[in-house]
Amino acid sequence: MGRSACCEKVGLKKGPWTREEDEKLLAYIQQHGHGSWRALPPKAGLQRCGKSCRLRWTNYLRPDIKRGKFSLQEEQTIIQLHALLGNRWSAIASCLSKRTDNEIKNYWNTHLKKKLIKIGLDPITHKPKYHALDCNQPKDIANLNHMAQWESARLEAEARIISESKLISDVYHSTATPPPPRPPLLAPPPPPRPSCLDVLKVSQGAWGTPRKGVTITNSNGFSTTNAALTSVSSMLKFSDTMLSASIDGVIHEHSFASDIINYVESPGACAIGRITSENNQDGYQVKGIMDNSLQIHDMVADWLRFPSFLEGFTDLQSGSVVTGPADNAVSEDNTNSYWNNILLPSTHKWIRP
DNA sequence: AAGAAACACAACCGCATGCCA
DNA sequence: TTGGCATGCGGTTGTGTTTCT
Repeated sequence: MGRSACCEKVGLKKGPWTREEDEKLLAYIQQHGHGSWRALPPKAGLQRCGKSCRLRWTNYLRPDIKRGKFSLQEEQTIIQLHALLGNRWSAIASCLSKRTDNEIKNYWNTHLKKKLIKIGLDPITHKPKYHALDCNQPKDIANLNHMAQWESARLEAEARIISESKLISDVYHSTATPPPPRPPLLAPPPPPRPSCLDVLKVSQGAWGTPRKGVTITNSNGFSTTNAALTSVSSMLKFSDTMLSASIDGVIHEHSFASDIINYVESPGACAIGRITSENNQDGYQVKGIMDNSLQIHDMVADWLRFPSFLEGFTDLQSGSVVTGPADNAVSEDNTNSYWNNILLPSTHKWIRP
């Protein structure tokens, strides 16, 4: 696969953008849309490569991006999501409306990483430094191995889920419902759930009360623009789809938490039961998929063995109130509270029961 | 006041991936 | 199926600004 040659052309300007260039780019996109980025620069009268224009637009000029200082809540969200997702900046950005992945990445590297280091946490593992570095302890090695295996399985399964969920959806629509025209849904579909918050429902449903000091409200405050967010959300979306798809073509509202617990307690059984019943001729196909997906069951079961891993993400709920230090005026108590709210669950309770 | 060091962030680089002819 | 193109993404670099000595 050849690389784009646009950046290798000679005579194109590089480096910081001038005000005039910004205005040209902005004016052109407002009038025509960006279209093909590669074709844009000459049309807009810019001596830049298309890639540079795209970057300037997506990271700076786009009208729907928020600039300026990160709020306390945004900081907390980034830290929590980073603990879950690692350096997947675009996935993290999709949960922070109006922030670009580049901005979040920079903020992490210049501020948050240092904050974690300063309080003795490893910015990669989000665990106390000695956990990450002192691998002489058999228990530590076991934990790290377990995490590595878990992550490996998760990534592998994620790839499969994405393709399989599509297949299941196709099977469902081609067999469980009559041919077109599609019957109308008897009940309106539930409002789209912010994908990044799927994991929260599990933690709330499975372990009931939110953590002390955290006020849970609703989850409407996050951007839902990026549907393909994360492995976690894609996995849960898959499960949600499976469990919500009833053979009679009616979309039922389910308690997501109880569904996923049912799924864990009886891997595949509930979904397969529903789909293969009623003489679904493609049941064998679905069952095959589910057999293939038993790994998912293991993963979710792992989550349930590590409830503390998920507990920490309750703070992601929009409107959740987490007391934190005011900038430049940080009392020690508030600092402790701030970090406890963010970090305690995943740093102090990770050890396998 | 001047130079050095540290910091912050915009921009670049190059690989990965999806789409399409 | 293959190859070219466009775009997404994460790591890295460059440059302007601020703080320190």
